Amino acid sequence: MSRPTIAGVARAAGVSVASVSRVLNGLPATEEMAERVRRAVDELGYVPDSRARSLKVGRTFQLTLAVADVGNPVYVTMMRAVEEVVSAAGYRLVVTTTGPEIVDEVALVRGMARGYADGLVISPLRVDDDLIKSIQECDVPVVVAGNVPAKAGVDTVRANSPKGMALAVEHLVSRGRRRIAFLNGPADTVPGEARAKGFADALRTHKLRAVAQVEAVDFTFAAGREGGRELLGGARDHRPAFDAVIAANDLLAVGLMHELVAADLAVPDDVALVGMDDSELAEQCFPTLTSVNLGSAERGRRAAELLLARIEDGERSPRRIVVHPSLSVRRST
Amino acid sequence: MSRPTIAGVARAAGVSVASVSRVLNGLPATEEMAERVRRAVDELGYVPDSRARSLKVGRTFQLTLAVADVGNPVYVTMMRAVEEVVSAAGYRLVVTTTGPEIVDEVALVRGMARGYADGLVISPLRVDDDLIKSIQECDVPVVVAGNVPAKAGVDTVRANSPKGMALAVEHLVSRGRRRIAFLNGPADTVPGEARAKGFADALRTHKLRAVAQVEAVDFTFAAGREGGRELLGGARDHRPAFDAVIAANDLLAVGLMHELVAADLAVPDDVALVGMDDSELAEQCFPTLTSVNLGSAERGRRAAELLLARIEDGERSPRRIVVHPSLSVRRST
DNA sequence: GGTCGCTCTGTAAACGATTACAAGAACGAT
DNA sequence: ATCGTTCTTGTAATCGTTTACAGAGCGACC
Repeated sequence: MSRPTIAGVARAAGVSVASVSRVLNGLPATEEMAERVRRAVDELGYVPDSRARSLKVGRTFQLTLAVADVGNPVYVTMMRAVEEVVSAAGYRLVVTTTGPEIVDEVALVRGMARGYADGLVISPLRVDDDLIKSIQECDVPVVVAGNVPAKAGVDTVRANSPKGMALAVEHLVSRGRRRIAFLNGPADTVPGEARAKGFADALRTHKLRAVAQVEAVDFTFAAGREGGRELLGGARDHRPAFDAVIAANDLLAVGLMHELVAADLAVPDDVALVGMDDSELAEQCFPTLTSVNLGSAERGRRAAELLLARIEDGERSPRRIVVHPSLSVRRST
Repeated sequence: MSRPTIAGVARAAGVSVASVSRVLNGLPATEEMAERVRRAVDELGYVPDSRARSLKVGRTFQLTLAVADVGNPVYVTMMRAVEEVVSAAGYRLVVTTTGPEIVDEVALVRGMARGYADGLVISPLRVDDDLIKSIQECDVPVVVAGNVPAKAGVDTVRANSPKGMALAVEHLVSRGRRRIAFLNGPADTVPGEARAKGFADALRTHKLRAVAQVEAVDFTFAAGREGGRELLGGARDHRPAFDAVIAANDLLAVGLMHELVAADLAVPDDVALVGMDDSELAEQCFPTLTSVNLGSAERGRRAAELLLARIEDGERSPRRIVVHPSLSVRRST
């Protein structure tokens, strides 16, 4: 009643286990042998046990993508891109979600060690020495979609947020906006920090001063609403001090948009709004959201390629890829 | 250089492999023994090989959730619920995406066979005999989040879409709408079929006639826009024949909403709009979307519980759970 | 005809863990 | 002191594959 093993197939076909294995793996065999094995396999409904197989050959043919929040549409984009590359290479992709705490990521990388998958793409919100150490010690290749110090010597693919910020500011300035506010995510995260710096730099090149800056507790929609309320807080009854806002990602932007509408401010007439990530949400919301495309799809693709290349050759020197941003202009500006 | 095995730890600690295994699995041992093993483990950074372990014990402690489209926010809700239950039970959840073709699902279930995971929750868009057969033959428990004939004898958790449709229609009627259109997804899918039937029934109980009905090619945002254009097609220059639309899911609803706005129709004043799934998107879009809550979170939770129960006891008779819908009223009606 | 070489198949040893079983140590009771 | 009981530890079998190695069969060539 229980699952047939290769031994059962061998018995049914009247051949040895080695022959069964060979036929199944496409190694040379006589046509008659192949036929007998195939028949027995069909008859018993035999499916090889992938655990035993990968224990022996040392590979699982699975790759893992670890993201912090499946609810964030930017990860959907990335996931699709990664999926495409890895499945073309004959791997199966499994996605796991780490949650917002960095300890989860460290635990994931540690536990990842040989057995669950042949490689890992991880997109951590926060990076600390523990995480880097666990990546370096991990005996299956890891590529980080995010920013990690060069001296860590790990493969990375990251976005150029400062450049992205520059695009956003430039665009708003060209639309005649000068009083630009910023709704960031948590500043103790890698993207949060990068975007804060990028924003400051971009303002400087345009000789502008920040009129308002708020740090949301999270990169989520709810945090965007809350941050929006805070941003508008001082301006309950009069026009706000800003005529444009840049949000650190699309979810925050959309949350903010709701608060703007609730405060009777028209987008883009009263306040222009730029998001970041250019996720599916940017075209789903209303008005459609101008958003900085940080290349999530390309980052996913490149990360997957990097991972495959390193699985192929573990000795190659670590690559650090930066993908360049572009701006998707929509109705919110 | 390579990963230490249990034998290495045993050697380093000067004990036998059996003792190492026992300490690691919390079986009784003297304090001194435990201490030596722990030290050696720390020193070598030993992590057990999960393949070998699960080959021996016959369990992987992984469960799989298979969904058709990661971009659909309803799956995000479901995924979160499943994750919560299975991780509380000590399993790790992996998510794989099947794509819109049913062959992918059959292949997934077939290949799932013992080795990748201890169980599977699958939410198939289409169900045919092949799929049912593969589920029955699968030697790891499978629970279907969706509708499957009772005689198939598989555990299922499904939504009550007819009831959900009734709620939607009732609500619209109570808002004074009588000319209700329907934007369905593909009618050859399980949810598409159920919703079409539910819609027809609900209209009948209210003695209404369908004024327009369109079938989108997909359950996606893009298909929603396209379907929306089709729905409005006949009404290019004059008021449309309907004063309300029910969409078969939130993505379709939001796509449609964009077309309504593009056609200068106000939501809800000119056209009221009801979505289904009550996903995160329903509160993210603008105006916020009234949506039928088909209990995705609860379905996910129940499905996960069913799966765990069946893993526990493979002989229990198959359960068929139906979760009841409710309506989340928002600004679009 | 004998030997070489080639191809095909089977036997058995891994892979790295768990665990049944046996052996040894410690200890108390008689 | 001996025996039995209990507790701890080690040896070795096992899970289901792959694959190195060796043996068998057979044709070809000298």
